[in-house]
Amino acid sequence: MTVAHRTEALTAPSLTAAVVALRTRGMRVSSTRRALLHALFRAPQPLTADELAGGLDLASVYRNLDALESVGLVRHVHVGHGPGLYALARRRDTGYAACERCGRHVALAPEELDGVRATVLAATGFDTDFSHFPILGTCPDCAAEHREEHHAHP
Amino acid sequence: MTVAHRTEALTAPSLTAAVVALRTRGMRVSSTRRALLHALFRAPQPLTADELAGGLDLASVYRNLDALESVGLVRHVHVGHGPGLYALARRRDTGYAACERCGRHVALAPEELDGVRATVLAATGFDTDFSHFPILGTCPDCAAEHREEHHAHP
DNA sequence: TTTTGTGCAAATTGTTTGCAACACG
DNA sequence: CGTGTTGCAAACAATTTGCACAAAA
Repeated sequence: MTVAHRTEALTAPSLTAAVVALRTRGMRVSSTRRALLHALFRAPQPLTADELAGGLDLASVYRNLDALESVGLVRHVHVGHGPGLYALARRRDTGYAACERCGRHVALAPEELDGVRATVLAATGFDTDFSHFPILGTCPDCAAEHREEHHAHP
Repeated sequence: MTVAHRTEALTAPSLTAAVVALRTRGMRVSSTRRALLHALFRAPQPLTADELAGGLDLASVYRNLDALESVGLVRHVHVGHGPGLYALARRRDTGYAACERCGRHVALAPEELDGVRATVLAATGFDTDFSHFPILGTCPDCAAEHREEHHAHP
């Protein structure tokens, strides 16, 4: 019953493909951009600008993440108070759920989100948008741990 | 089909009641606290610390909003990038929906949120928590405006 | 009169901007 | 070469913290 595997659904297949996408749009392929994409492609979870920097200047990192996002290669998400988290934009994922206990992010496919959207629409009249801010809560694993804690210490 | 009226559902009936609540818990009723509660009681929508300050020191404002929140009289919510928004905690409201276009906040009753929670749980396995971060989206009024814009300029 | 709360100043964190040097195409 | 990109320094906004002084109880 783990959910982590959903994170694997890819779309932008490779660094090379991403580089091609940049060139196509007339954007330069600088060392910083390559480094960021490289880091993003190996990251199993969204990362902060700081984590992505790895020695690079933070200003440059932010500027480039912006640029990459404007082209649709990257997406960023805000979890609670903390810094923004950046990840590759993968076509099938239109949003995230994030666990407030372990910090794990789970990308959500449109079908999964559509049900939620419909429910919220019915309940509140709001047309929801989870693209920039993940649904926050407790993931199944942490919920299980939480229940165990209760058993151990009633 | 307006939703704004939902915001009116009160619980902490009056400033005086809130003051009593403070005294009960052994907390002092300082001028700052009284001012904040006063401002919060007349606010139709959640406000930023800055908006609530009105001349008071921001450090004090934050400290007191924290204090009031720890006692359950106040609740705060983060909308996107912007500053935190503070409002009175009203018993029946367990969360908010916020409109990304007009900024309007709509308090949600437990029944409304429970349906959403159930849907998210089914779709993602996550046990959601909307208490600190509102559901973001477009309110019905703004959605209507948006549709009109499309008519005017197809 | 003893806490608890206050204003002020300064530190922190996350992010943005201005600018001269630099490198991709 | 020429424009987009870099690093660095400084500016920013939101929030937090340290401290001597003021004011509830």
